[in-house]
Amino acid sequence: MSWYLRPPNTSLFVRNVADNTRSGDLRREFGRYGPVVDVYVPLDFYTRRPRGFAYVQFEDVRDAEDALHNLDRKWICGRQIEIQFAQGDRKTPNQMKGKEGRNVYSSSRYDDYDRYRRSRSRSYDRRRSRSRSFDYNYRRSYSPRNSRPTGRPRRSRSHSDNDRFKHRNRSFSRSKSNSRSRSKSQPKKEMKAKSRSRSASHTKTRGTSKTDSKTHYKCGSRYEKESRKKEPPRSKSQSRSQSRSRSKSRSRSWTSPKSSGH
DNA sequence: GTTGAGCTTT
Repeated sequence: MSWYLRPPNTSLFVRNVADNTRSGDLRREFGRYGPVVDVYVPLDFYTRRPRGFAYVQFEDVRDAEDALHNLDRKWICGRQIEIQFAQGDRKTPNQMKGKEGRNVYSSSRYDDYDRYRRSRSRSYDRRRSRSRSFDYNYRRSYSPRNSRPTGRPRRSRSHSDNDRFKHRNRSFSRSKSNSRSRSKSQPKKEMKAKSRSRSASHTKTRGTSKTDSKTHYKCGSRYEKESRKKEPPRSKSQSRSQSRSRSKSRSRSWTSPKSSGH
């Protein structure tokens, strides 16, 4: 057929992305050529592992094209990525469900899940409510390969940077509040005023030109949130001491609710 | 209100 013309698709299909390449890196890389609407790194539905490719959706097809031409065959995270226009739209879970016959390498891994699914396929289909916050369920105990996806394999928005930023640390705030709920003496009036004053000094957001010129990115960083923490180099003994203290504190905090009575 | 299981190769 003669659709060799570039498809009017603003989504780019990035192939051969490293395992440790996260949507954040891609977004940053591609964002230089235009506003990125969304970055999506598909994971294996069952194994929850990166499948080696990603999708970057631009706002304008022109930007997508530009990025394609500029970033194609670029080395990111130690791998040469290949970019091309996305061919189809993202498949809905329903579509994929029907596509069960995709016999990838070995289905031995899926055997477990298959059995489970077969056992309670009806139930699974029924309780597919996506609004449930399975975060709690997932946090309880999540073993990527050992444990099969309990109905909902944490289909959270964690893959999408866009959504992730929307409600990023909501639970964090709550946790914090909970932690320091022992002392309830904090004049909120002043705090409020302060906060407002602070908020007034909103600088322009387009000024992120610190490490912009750098061409290499940290792919090894696990989580951006963690990366945000800056740990100044301190003495060994001090570090050890603190480490121990922290460990202790954490340990106590964790085991406290369980074995508090007895 | 809009999807998140998108064309991959181990």
